[in-house]
Amino acid sequence: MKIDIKKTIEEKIKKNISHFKKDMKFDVLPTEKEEFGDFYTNISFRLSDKENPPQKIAEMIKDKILPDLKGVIKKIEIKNGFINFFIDENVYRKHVLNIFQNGKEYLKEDIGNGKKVLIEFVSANPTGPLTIAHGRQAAFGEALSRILKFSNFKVVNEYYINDAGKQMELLGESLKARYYQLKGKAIEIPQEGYHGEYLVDIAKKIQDIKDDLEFFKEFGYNEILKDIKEDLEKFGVFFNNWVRESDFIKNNDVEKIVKFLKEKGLIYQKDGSWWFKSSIFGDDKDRVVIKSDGSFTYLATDIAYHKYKIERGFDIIINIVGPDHHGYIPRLKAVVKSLGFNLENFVVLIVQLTTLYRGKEKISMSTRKGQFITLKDLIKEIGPDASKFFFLFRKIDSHLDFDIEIAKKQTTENPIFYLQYAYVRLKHVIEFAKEKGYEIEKIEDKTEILKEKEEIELMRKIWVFNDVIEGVVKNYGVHLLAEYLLDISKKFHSYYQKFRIVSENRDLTEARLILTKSLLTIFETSLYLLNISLPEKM
RNA sequence: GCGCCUGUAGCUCAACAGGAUAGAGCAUCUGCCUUCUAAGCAGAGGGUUGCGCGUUCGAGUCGCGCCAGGCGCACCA
Repeated sequence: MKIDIKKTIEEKIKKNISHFKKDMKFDVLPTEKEEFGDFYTNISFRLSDKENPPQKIAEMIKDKILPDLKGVIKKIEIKNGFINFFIDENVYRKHVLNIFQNGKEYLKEDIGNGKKVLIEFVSANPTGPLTIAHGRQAAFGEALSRILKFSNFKVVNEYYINDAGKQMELLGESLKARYYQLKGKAIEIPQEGYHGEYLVDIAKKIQDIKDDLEFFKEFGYNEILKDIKEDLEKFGVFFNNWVRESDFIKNNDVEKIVKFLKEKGLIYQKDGSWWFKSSIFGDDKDRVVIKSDGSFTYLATDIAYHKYKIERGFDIIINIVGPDHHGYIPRLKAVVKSLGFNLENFVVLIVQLTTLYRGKEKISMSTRKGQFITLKDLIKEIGPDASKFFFLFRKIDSHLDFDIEIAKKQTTENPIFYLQYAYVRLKHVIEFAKEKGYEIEKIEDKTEILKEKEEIELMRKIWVFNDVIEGVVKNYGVHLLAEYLLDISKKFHSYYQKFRIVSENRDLTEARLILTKSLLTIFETSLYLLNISLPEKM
């Protein structure tokens, strides 16, 4: 594993300023600009007062810690009160060589320490096909899951199937109506029901009918769930568990937990129904769990479900939801808290909606009328990889504008082609070198030859990979990795244009092949984590 | 009315626990192909970070108040 420069600097500073103050808080962060070196610290601002301006303190600290950082830090400069650290390039060279020799495994870093994480995502009702909103959630959830696993978390992907309650009744009734419409009978779909064309297709498949609602419900459920699973598989998204809401009712789990909460005084009767005291756990008001007709609300089954989540001993529970569920979050947090789970480890991530465009034209979506572009349509039109990349390279909080025309274009307007081109070039260089007789595996350390500014910069970018991963894990910001990949693509394109990798100079070529191969490892690893595959040739 | 998200270059978006001169891509303009893929590269222009006040050494980032857009406020799931 690579050395942690940040931590090293932090430790040396702490050691040398202990006489100042105890528990001093300060940052050691990567810089944005070359002239400021690779890392900087703001400690001088923290320690400064009227007699001792930041500049003066910085000078004092600099002289003390420089000898301690030999071999890691080349020089220290002070500017505007900041202390800037310039990393010894040999640190980069060694790192690149390690990646070259050990591949992907060397990039792994233990952030999770084996902690168990449950990610619940998509969880679309089995009443219709997956939408692009689900697509964004699916792409995000899968990538997050992969990155967490890569960072030594133990991750379970879970899909919660809402197959109980009124929505399923409506599905059954809607399908029944469609079926009889096909037989020439004028039966109306309930107004609240599902009017999408997909139910016609499903109705056509019905052969041996039993004329009760249960049959239509079950038939519709099975067909739609099958369809959802197919879509997700095509999209490259996989779940370890499929949990059915109805099971919690069938197994009396809901009944049991409701009884338990009643006994604890957390569920009480009022106005003919039973209410959960969510307000004492931070919700705005209390919520109904048993309706006046005696049936459970969705919240009731969700309590049972979250109890099931907690019982399985996860350290972190992540729920990925759409913005239409955000009003529900305080309720859910109240549930989790009432079950004794630490809210700090219960994370709800809201993935904002995506607006589709064809050029300037906005594609309006109405799920009610069944006029929407489904995830299936999108995958069919632009492919799973382009779709995923577009979903992933913006942070989830932003409302995403997704132009189908751009995603289809084979020009630089389309970021995924830019990426693809860099990837293909990397591969091609390696192939070309092999044709010229270079045995890549046998190349020995020649990284000291890498001295060009662009080479140092590329090595620095490679070095930063782990920081990016750390950022993703800390902030659940998968887009950071996608951006990183675009950034490193740009650096490589530029380098490739300016310098020849495979040249007459054998040593130089080998040194550059080490760099190229390491870059390829970075690419392959990142693409795997984002769950995107790219063609080998263009 | 209340709550969540968003507002940054002409367009789409970055900016990790508040750090230095706010960055990319597209679009526009100017250059670069006998050598590993020009689907590329180099360079230029483009900004009062929606508005106002505050917190502090320092604010796109934090707080308060406005303005605008999206979404949500069920005994639906």
